[in-house]
Amino acid sequence: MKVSKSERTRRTIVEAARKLFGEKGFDRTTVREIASAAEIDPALVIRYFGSKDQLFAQAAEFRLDLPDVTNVDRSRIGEALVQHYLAVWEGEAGTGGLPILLRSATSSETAAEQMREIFLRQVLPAVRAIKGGRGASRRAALVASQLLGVALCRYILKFPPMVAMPREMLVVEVGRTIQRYATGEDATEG
Amino acid sequence: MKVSKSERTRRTIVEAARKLFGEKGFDRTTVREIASAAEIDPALVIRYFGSKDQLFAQAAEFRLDLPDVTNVDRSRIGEALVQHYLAVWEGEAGTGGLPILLRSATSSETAAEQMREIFLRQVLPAVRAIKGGRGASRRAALVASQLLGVALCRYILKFPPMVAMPREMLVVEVGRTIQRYATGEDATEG
DNA sequence: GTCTATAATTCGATAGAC
DNA sequence: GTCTATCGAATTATAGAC
Repeated sequence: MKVSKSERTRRTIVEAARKLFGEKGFDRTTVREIASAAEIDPALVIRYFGSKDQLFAQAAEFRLDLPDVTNVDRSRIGEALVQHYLAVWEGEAGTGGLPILLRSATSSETAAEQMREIFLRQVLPAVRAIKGGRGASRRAALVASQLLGVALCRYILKFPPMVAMPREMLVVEVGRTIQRYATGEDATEG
Repeated sequence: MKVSKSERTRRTIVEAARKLFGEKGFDRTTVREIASAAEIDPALVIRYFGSKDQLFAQAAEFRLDLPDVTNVDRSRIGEALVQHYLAVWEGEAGTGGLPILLRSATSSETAAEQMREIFLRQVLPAVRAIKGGRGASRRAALVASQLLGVALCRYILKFPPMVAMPREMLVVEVGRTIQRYATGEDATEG
């Protein structure tokens, strides 16, 4: 077989860790729970990953995989971005990197640092590609604030109206905000 | 004297708890630390408040104290709201209720429930007062998502451009977003 | 009212048998 | 490569002296 047994065990551990870190955050997730969920011995978790922190770093690692916005209507870039993120977040069903990081970044400085990295390396360049200039970093920060705010209210805090809101409505409403932040201009419906 | 010694001790404990919960979240703050900061014995914390959870519930309690928007220009309601929140958040210097809740609500279900309560009892009625109708709860959720997103990026995650952004710029930029969400119409500069 | 001492758990991590 | 057994430290919470 192509993957060794130990490699399969590693993946099982990371999978269980993703699920639990994403549900309860770093602090409330124990190595013992992860091991139990993966149906292996707790000692193996440490043996494979060195420490709980290093396991978290691997479990929380993810790429934003920004959509290619060079081919979409310039007046619909905002909608395209929101559409993309919602699809990613809702597709990953709690196992994705963002919920994991978001749940832990409010109390873990290393997780917060990981989020700043993502902002700097992935969000900022994307916004800069849409429209460069001196205000790009500020516009990127505004974009991030709105997108993370939606993720927070919809997936973590679960505000009922935000959970119930259809995806298409979010795409339109939040899309206009993102459009204005990213391009620096208003999205006048056309 | 009007306040008993025990009452002063209680207040000292809550004050220290506010500071620490706001800085590190619920899980990473220990009763021992709180007691040490308050310069009293750890056992007293439990004696006065029963448990760490009950102490947190008291420390995180806060009112949004919404501004009276009945007297401001209808076209500047968004700006007024952002101005108000920024002033409150930045004035409280980490001792306010929102940073405390925000830091803990991502991993504590009871803290998340407390945030939903605040949304339901304070944000929703405020938005409804600006413009009622069937979509009020959705508009309130959008307002909350943007405001919480800003708080998250500026005070918790500390995205550099968001931290560096002058308050007045946030008031204008985010104000237009809030204006649109709250009133359902665009804020055309006049 | 305040403190000392400690109970009772639980945690991450390690050592070593198999 | 996997498990048993356990270490050492830290936690909340309690009991009881002063």
